[in-house]
Amino acid sequence: MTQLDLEEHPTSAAPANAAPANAAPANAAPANAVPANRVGRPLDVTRDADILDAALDVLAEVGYDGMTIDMVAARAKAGKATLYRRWPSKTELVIDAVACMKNSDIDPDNLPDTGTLRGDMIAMIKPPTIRDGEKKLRVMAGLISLLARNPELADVAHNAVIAPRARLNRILLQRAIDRGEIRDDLDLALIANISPSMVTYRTMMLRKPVDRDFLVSIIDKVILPAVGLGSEDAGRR
Amino acid sequence: MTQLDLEEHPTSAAPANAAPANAAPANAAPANAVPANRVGRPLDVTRDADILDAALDVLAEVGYDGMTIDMVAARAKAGKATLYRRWPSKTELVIDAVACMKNSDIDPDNLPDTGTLRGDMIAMIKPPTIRDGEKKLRVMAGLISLLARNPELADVAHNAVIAPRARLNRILLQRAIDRGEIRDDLDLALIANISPSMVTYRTMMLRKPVDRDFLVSIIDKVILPAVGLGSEDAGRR
DNA sequence: TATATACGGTACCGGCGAGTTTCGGAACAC
DNA sequence: GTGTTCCGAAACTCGCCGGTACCGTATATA
Repeated sequence: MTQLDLEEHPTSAAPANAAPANAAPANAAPANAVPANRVGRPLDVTRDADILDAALDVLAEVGYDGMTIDMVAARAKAGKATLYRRWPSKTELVIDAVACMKNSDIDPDNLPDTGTLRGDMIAMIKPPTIRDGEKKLRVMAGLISLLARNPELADVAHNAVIAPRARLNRILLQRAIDRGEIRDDLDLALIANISPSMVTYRTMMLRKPVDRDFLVSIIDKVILPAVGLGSEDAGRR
Repeated sequence: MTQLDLEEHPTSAAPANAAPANAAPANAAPANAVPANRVGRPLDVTRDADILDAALDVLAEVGYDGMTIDMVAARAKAGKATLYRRWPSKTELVIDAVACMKNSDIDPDNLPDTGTLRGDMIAMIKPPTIRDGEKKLRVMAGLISLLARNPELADVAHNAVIAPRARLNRILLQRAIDRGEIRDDLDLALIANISPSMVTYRTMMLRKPVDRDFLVSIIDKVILPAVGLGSEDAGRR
């Protein structure tokens, strides 16, 4: 119970900027102050997303230390100056790139509602979702050794990758509680992290692929028993 | 040069040697094969363990990319030449250091045997074991981004850190099956990875401490239900 | 048109770190 | 002893990469 709160309101942190435009630091005059009285060619805002996407690709492939600014620029078909006009350093670029990662296909307000916890969880297993998750995990893998020494990056990564997964599971679990399907005294913080934990471990440590069978096994053989739905033969797959 | 060194230093092939803090290498036969026809001062074998330990410390603190040879040499109070006389490159040194990681206090042949699965698992929760596990996880965290591109390192890390954890759990589970405490058609590969997965995730991703309460929660609220021992009130903690 | 800035591309600078060499001294084989 | 190799320490080479400056061109304001 006491540890719940850390994962309960993680949205309170900074990144409210949905637009890929630059963040607060260094740049004296971000989006609103400058362009009013600025002359000359304006920044091409369409380049931002290309650069951030390129940064995430490189990050996922070679990690933070293996990533060079030239790689990102080349992948985005941009000049290095174009990057440094937007972000003051490699670190800031990476922080922005991670912060702007999108859920890509999962909408927290429009989750499957099948009437049963198992149905909801199975319904969330979709190839695009799996692929999106693997990409994010590869990005996280490239950042892990930095998190300990860069609290800002750790915060951003948590809000963009870690927290959303547990949050979705919590919503499904809470619904099941509300409809009386499962008990109401469960350790939701623990149970909501079962699947993220085992998927992450399988990807990063065991280096084995995450497929549908594995995800179904987690649901039927671990999560459902943990919430008291396992003994009935429903989930014998 | 490389061939000679490979035969010379006691690496992964070395048997029970390479204890931390330079245990007596009395049985160290590694210097047997080569020095037959060698003249001059022999390699001081007691330096090897110091260097490997220093490498693991630095690795755990700053990760592979943050680690420099000078850091390791300084921590081991050795000269860089002393390192390069033993390992041809930074990568080889790290591979050897990881391969020589020891379980330090867990002996697979002498596990607790309390008569119940829960008792065995609870008995394995000991502060030294937790600390040892956290150190290994920090080392792993510093290597993750490399594993994808260095299969040899991935292999060594798997054998030294990943596999032993699951193996212990499997032994305990198999015992419980043999004595008829739990069913014999369980997915042991999945269940044996529950605890390693959740501990790893909590350490690396959530960046929260692993304490006794957390480990007990995993056992009582996740693992025991998964093996069919949850509904009885034994583990309600 | 005149001015100012962004664009992709490239050359350049400075620091850092892997790996090598050298040094005075010490430990072993012969 | 004598020669060879090891030791810790420090100086050195060399390539890589973050970051800057500059080019010719493109696109905006006035």
